[in-house]
Amino acid sequence: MTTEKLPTDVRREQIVASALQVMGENPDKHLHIKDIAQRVGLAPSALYRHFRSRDAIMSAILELIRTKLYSNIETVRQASEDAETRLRELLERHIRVIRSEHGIPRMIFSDELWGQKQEKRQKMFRIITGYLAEIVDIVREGQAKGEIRQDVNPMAAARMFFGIVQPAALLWHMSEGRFDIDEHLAIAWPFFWQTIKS
Amino acid sequence: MTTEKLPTDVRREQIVASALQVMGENPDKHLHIKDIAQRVGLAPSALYRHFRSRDAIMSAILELIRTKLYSNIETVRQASEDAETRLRELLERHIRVIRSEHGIPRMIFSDELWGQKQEKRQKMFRIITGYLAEIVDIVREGQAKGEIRQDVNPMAAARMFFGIVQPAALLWHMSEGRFDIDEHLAIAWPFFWQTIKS
DNA sequence: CCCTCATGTGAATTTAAATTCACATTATAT
DNA sequence: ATATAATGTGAATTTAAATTCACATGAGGG
Repeated sequence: MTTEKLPTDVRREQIVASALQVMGENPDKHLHIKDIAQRVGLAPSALYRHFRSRDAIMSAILELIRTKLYSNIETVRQASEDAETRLRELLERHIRVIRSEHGIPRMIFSDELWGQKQEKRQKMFRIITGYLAEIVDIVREGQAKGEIRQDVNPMAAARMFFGIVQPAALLWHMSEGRFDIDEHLAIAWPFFWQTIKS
Repeated sequence: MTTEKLPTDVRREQIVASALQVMGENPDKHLHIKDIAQRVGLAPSALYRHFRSRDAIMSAILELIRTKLYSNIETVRQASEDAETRLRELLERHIRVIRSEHGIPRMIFSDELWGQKQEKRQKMFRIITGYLAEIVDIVREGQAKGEIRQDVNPMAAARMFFGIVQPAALLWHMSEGRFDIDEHLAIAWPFFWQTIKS
């Protein structure tokens, strides 16, 4: 076998991205080193040149997920000024991410996260609370501009927003894609927006 | 060691209940046969007299969870007639179950559910959609009695309700109990009820 | 051009848990 | 009271995957 040699920083990225993909493609399998290696095109043992352990790869996946989620926030912030469009866009993008990157919900509902020592749960908790904080900011800005009712508790709104996305992800993932997530959005979004708009 | 011999139906219940407990007490450990056996007071091999496999135990746990959740619905239905009280009670009971039976969220976010063959996901999907259907009924009855706005889509309301509970469970579980679930309810419930009440 | 270190490999090694099995015991049906 | 079927046990057995290791190779700095 003639496998090209590549520098560690490149390999690390490949490995993490592949791991996330593999995870998404095998909804019913534990994530094995062998499978990641195969996807990258390396021998299993080679991965250990770039990560101390399987666990370290899992942590890196969490980082990748954080990046993907937060980039959505930045994008919608820049794409428009008004809260309605921002939130609506964020919702759509979030769903799109979950739909295309099967690996993300898979990771959120996995033993990698729940079945191991605290560390990863904490990491994910911070990712989510940080994400919520960003939504709170968007709501606040919307209130400042008079687009959202003043008597709405921004945290309540943010959590409610999250409450649209998360159960949808759960049901969609659980039903293997049969759950109609678009219909869900079509019903839930207007309901949500009617409730908080000025 | 002198261990009492008990009939299979009794043992099965013991085993499943113990499994759920053990699962809740070790948030960071895979559920091992050895640990279940220890809790019941049997040798690991004895469990195989009552269940074909570890997997069968997992399925039985799902059944137990279904029972616990659905009994709440029955209770609140009988405890009161008006939709507000029913839904509010259901919310509180649901949270109480999640809080006391750590094993339930642990199961929902576990590889037992997500990392194995379809069957269990489907089972859980059915449990949840069934639960949602019950909530839809409660909402409909509330509408019939004029307590809830006619223009509210019952399914939307039910999902929104679910959207209060589920993220709370996630965050609470993820934060190892640090997330203030009572505060969450105190904020989210009025918000929800204001939105749908007549 | 060569040296060396980073990268890659296949073959052990480690580990850990589920499951099976041959044998023991006791509950209960007759 | 006895037979037998159900229940319980500790000691194998199976399995399966992560990790390590001794050795190979090629990229890039000097």
